[in-house]
Amino acid sequence: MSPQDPRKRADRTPAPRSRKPTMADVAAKVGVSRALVSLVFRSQPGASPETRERVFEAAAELGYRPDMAARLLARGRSKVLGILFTARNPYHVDLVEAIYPAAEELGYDLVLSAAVPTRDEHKAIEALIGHRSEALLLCGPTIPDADIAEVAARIPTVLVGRHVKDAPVDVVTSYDRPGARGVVDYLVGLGHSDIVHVEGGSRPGAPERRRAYRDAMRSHGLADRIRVVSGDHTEEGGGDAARAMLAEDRPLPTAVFASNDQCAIGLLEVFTRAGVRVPEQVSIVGYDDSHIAGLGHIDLSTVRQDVPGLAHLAVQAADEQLRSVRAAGAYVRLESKLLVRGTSGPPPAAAPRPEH
Amino acid sequence: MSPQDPRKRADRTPAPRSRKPTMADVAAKVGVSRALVSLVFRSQPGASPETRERVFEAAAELGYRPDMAARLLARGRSKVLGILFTARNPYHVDLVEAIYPAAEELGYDLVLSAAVPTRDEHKAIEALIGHRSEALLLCGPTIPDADIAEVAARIPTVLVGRHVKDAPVDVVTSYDRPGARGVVDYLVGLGHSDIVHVEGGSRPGAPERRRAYRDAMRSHGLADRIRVVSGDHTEEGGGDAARAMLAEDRPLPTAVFASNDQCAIGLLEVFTRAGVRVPEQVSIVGYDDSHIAGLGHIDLSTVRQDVPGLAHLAVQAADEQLRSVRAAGAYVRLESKLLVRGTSGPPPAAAPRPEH
DNA sequence: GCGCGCTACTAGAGCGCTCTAGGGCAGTTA
DNA sequence: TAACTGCCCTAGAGCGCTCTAGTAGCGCGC
Repeated sequence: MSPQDPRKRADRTPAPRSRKPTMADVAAKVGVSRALVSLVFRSQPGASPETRERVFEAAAELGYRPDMAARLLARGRSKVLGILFTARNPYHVDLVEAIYPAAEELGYDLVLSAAVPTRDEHKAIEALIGHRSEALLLCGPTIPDADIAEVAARIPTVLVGRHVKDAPVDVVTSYDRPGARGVVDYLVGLGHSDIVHVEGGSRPGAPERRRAYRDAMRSHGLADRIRVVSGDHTEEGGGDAARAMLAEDRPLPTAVFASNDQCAIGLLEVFTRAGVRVPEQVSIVGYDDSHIAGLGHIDLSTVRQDVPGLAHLAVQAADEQLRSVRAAGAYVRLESKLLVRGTSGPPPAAAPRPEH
Repeated sequence: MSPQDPRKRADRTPAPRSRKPTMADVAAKVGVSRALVSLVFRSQPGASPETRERVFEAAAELGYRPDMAARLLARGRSKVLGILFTARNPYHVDLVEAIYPAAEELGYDLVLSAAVPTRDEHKAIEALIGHRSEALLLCGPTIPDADIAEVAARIPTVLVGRHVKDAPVDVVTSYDRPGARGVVDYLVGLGHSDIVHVEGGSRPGAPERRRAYRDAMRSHGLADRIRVVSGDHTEEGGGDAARAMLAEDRPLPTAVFASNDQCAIGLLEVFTRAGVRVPEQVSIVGYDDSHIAGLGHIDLSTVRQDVPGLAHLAVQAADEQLRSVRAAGAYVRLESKLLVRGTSGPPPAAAPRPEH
């Protein structure tokens, strides 16, 4: 240990470790009441500029910081939003990143709780509620509808990127169908007709994307070319799908539309390592535009969801529920749009597009 | 909104929204004192089994959950550990996942704070302290040593995967040198002599790995083959390094040792997309064994850090500081070991290993 | 001189919990 | 019978803040 350890708490005895300064200490030092200090720290009107100055000075000197727990307790409103997300999902991470500034704007503080393998979403949600979140933002949760309804019965809840039936929640999501449709339109426009969709099972958004793919193929007269390969919203899911396609004896499709970016990256990885050139032989398009998609070496064509928009709306929805501006049940959808990057191009032997 | 919305709070008026049940409600319902209910909920001795039973029943009926803020405030100890991590770093995510169970074991609750582009580490740390963390676990923070010392002066701090000078913190980290050394030994054993290191600048662990690479090369008599390419602990850093190597007119090395997994993956991606076969032409080895390294389609040879071990020790270190078992300043290092997977093998034309 | 409104401030009651002192009330033991 | 155990339980004082109600002091017009 370094000799000049400035902590007083280091001295043997467990109990008398130097107390953190409180508002009362600051008040005493300045010679005013606690209430005044409180005002100053909440930047409420009612204190003279000089007093403000002196309060801040004293606080800095003492190393005082307001205690959230006490503040939460005293205040009716805690102004804390609880966020559930999956740590391993880069799209969720993007969302969380976007929620921070959105929350700050409306004066909310954030508490994160990660759903990880050893700690399921139920536990994570309990933790959030226990930490006095006023409302919950659930990023693409995978628990059943009924459980969501139960949570929502206890606490205002906003679902991001997931739908749910008959639960008093707000839903903020991207409008997946036009996005997915746009992908097919784009690929067909380039001359592709052999377009496979690697689906994401029942993951949030996956069914809509799958349906939109089917509809779009049909409306281009490519009903008989529809082909859905099972996958998942993970790199592994994409990799498995790619391996499955490589193992078949029929030729590879000229284009693959994956249900999300991670899946697309799995495909990309397996294809390129098997010697398949992207996009020369196979075009790959993902979905989400999570930050990894944009990285130089991946450069994935994908559908951009308006993440800051989603984040902003989600926080706003929570705020509105909390202020009882309206009852829960709002349903907001944001447009998403195709982002063409390096993994897509015309099919290898640009065959004439089949007429219909 | 669904018609059967069970929330009472939904009715117009902002204020009178159905109060969350408190401990007093439970006590009243059972006909005992609040203190007794408190005992029961903390599973302290002093209540008869029947009473316990009745308390739990009443609580379940009312939907009562203990309020953390109040509990924190009332209790001297908050039993909350604050964790700072970088949301985008998969290794950090692995660490966080491992810390959850480790913390639970010692009875600690966790509060996460993510460092994201719009919210630097200072802010994240303030948030953690504000939320009454008793101690901080900082995962590979990038703020300067002096700032860490300042934080540590205010609150017991454990650094994970990063070193620091002259600050009263505990440090829990992997012993990077033998791990990095092992990589070079392994590659040389396979017959490689043209081994490049893509470094991670001043990122946590990077200098040690770089130094170990140099030392190991030297001890194998390959001092003149030492070559360090600048990179970063990100996919982009690796990709850039790969592009730089491809652009040179000298031949590619037969093996690349990257400073972390993300960097290795960037290399892998750019190489394979440029038609370079891995591991036939170039072997790639990463560092960290973050979960992405193990994914089937990546299958990266790497150095495994004992993440659960690190997590456990970090929580334990925090606990010891808090209980004043000892002063801060402990320094724990865990062995890490090479994990051979699919991205490494013998060099293309297995040249006889140079003697020395 | 009075009331008026304004600003700058204070007193004191909570918020929902925990924790320290006890208070009864058995069942021993002296 | 008194004193001493335990065991189960309660009263009530905080924890550090916020918030409502109110006060003191000032300048203002009539």
